[in-house]
Amino acid sequence: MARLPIYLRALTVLVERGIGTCSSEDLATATGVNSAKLRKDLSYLGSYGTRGVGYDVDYLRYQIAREIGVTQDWPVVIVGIGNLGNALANYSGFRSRGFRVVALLDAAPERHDEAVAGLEVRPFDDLEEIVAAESVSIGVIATPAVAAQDVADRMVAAGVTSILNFAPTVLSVPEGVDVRKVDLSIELQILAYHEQRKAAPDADLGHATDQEVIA
Amino acid sequence: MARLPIYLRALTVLVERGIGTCSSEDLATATGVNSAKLRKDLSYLGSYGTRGVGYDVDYLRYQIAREIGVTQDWPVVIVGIGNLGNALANYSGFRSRGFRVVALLDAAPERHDEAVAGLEVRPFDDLEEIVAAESVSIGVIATPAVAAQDVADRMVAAGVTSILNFAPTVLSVPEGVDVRKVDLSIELQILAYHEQRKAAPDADLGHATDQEVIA
DNA sequence: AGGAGTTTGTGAACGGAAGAACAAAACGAG
DNA sequence: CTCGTTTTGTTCTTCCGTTCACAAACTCCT
Ligand SMILES: NC(=O)c1ccc[n+]([C@@H]2O[C@H](COP(=O)([O-])OP(=O)(O)OC[C@H]3O[C@@H](n4cnc5c(N)ncnc54)[C@H](O)[C@@H]3O)[C@@H](O)[C@H]2O)c1
Ligand SMILES: NC(=O)c1ccc[n+]([C@@H]2O[C@H](COP(=O)([O-])OP(=O)(O)OC[C@H]3O[C@@H](n4cnc5c(N)ncnc54)[C@H](O)[C@@H]3O)[C@@H](O)[C@H]2O)c1
Repeated sequence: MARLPIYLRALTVLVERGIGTCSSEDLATATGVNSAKLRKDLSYLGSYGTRGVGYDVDYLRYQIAREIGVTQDWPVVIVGIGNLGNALANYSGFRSRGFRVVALLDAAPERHDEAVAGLEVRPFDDLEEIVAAESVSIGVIATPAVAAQDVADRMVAAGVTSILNFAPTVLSVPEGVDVRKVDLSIELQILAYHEQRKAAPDADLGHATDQEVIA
Repeated sequence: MARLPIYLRALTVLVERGIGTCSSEDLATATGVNSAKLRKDLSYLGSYGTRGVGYDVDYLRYQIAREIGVTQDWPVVIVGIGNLGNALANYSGFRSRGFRVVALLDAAPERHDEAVAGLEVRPFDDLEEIVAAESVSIGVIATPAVAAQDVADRMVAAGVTSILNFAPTVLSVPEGVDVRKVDLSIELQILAYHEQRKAAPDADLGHATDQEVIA
C-alpha cells in the first residue's frame, strides 16, 4: 500500500518526540488521512494495536518498516549526473530511509572522476559490473528523455528490477520489472488545471456540440 | 483528470514527427493506458474525434492544452535554492511546458545575488512583493522539511493558491489552496516494497502493476 | 469487581473508476 | 448509391478503494 511510507515517516517523528503510544486518530490527523482507512491499512499487516489504548509507536514503526522492506539497506545506482542527478546524489534523506547510493554513472566523459557527494562519477559502461558486484536491484534514471529507454534496457539486462524514472518518457520494460515515474511538469500542469478552474467559475458549461448533420 | 498531461506530451511527440491524425489505439499504446479509458477521458472534454478516422493531432493537442490551462504561461516562484532548488531552476522542461520561473527565493543571505539559471537569488522576504507584482499563483517549496510549513503559510498569505511541495512534510493549508507533494523517498520505498515481495514468493503474488507498451 | 469511557478491528454500504462491448458515424470502394 | 470497414462515443457491468458504524476489547476510576 502506497500510504505505508507516510505512516512510517509520521511515526518516526513521534519517536523523535519521545511519544510512546498513539491512537489511529492521532496518526490520521498527522498524516492527513481518514482514521478508518488508516486502521484498515494497519490491520492489513496484522493486529498491532491495543483497543482502548492505541498503537505502540516503536513497535508499529518497526512492523511497517519490515513490511515495506526498509529494515535492510537497499543499494541504488543513479544514472545521469546532471542537474537533477547531482541533487539526488547529495540528498541525505535517501540514506536515512534505508537506501544507499552505491554508484553514480554518466555517459559524458567530462563528468567522470568528478566527485559528487563523496562518490566519483563513473562511466555508464560500468553499470553491469556494479550491479553485479553490489547486488543492486533499484536504479534511478536522471538522464535526458531520449536516453531513458536505452538506460532502462541496460539496467534491466544488468539485473535491475525496479526503476525510478525522472525522464518524461513512458518506459517499456519486461514483466516483473517495476517502474515508477516522477514527472514534475505533470505535477505543475495538474496544479495549473485546478488553478484555471478556480479562476473561471463558469467551468465547463456543456462544450456544446457545434455541428449538426443537415439532411 | 491527471492523465491529460500525459496525452499532451504524447501528442507533442506526434506533432514533432509530423503525424497529422492518430487513433485512440495509437495514443493508448504510446501512453500506456487502456484505449477505452483514453476515449472516455477525451470525450469528457468534448467530441474532438472523427469516427472511422481518429483524432486530429494538432487540434486535439490544442484542446487538451486549453483544458489544462497551459496555453498561457504560468508564473512560478521557487523557494529554497539548495541542491534541489538549483536543479529545478535549471530545468528547461518547465518553460517549454507553459511555466515561467519568475523568482528564486532563499532565506540564507550567503545565497543572495548568486546567479542561478540567469536569475538572481533573492531574499525570502521579497516573496510578497514578487507574488503581487507578477500575479504568481503557483509556488514550489524546496526547503528543508522544518521550514516547509512556514514557507507555505507565507505563500498562502501572499496570495499563492497552488503549491508543489518537495519537502517530506504534510502541509496544512486553508480551503481553496491546492498542494501536491513529490516525495522521492516514498517512491523508492514503494519500489523496495515490491522488490521485497519479488524476493519472497510466499507473499501474495499477483497484481502486476506495470506499464507495458511499445515505444 | 464493576461500570464508564476509549479505541481497535471489521462487516456492510457507498461511490467512482476501469474495462468490455456495442451502436452510431464517417470514409472509401465498387 | 450502397455496402463494408474503421473508429469513436457511450452504456453497462464489474471491481476496488473509501467511509460509516458498531461490537469487541482494553484501561482506569470508584
Ligand atoms: N533538473 C530538473 O529539475 C528536472 C526536473 C524534472 C525532470 N527532469 C528530467 O530529469 C532528467 C535530467 O535532467 P537534468 O536537468 O539533470 O539534465 P542534465 O542535462 O543536466 O543531465 C543529464 C545527464 O545525463 C547524462 N547522460 C546523457 N545521456 C546519457 C546516457 N545515455 N547514459 C548515461 N548518462 C547520460 C548527461 O551526460 C548529463 O550529465 C531529464 O530527463 C529531465 O527532463 C529534470
Ligand atoms: N536534494 C534532493 O534530491 C531531494 C530529494 C528529495 C527531497 N528533497 C527535499 O527537498 C528539500 C530541499 O532539499 P535540498 O537537498 O535542496 O536541501 P538544501 O539544504 O540543499 O537546500 C535547502 C535550501 O533552503 C533554504 N532555506 C532554509 N530555510 C528556508 C526558509 N525558511 N525560507 C527559505 N529558504 C530556506 C536553505 O538556505 C537552502 O538553500 C528538502 O526538504 C529535502 O528533503 C530533496
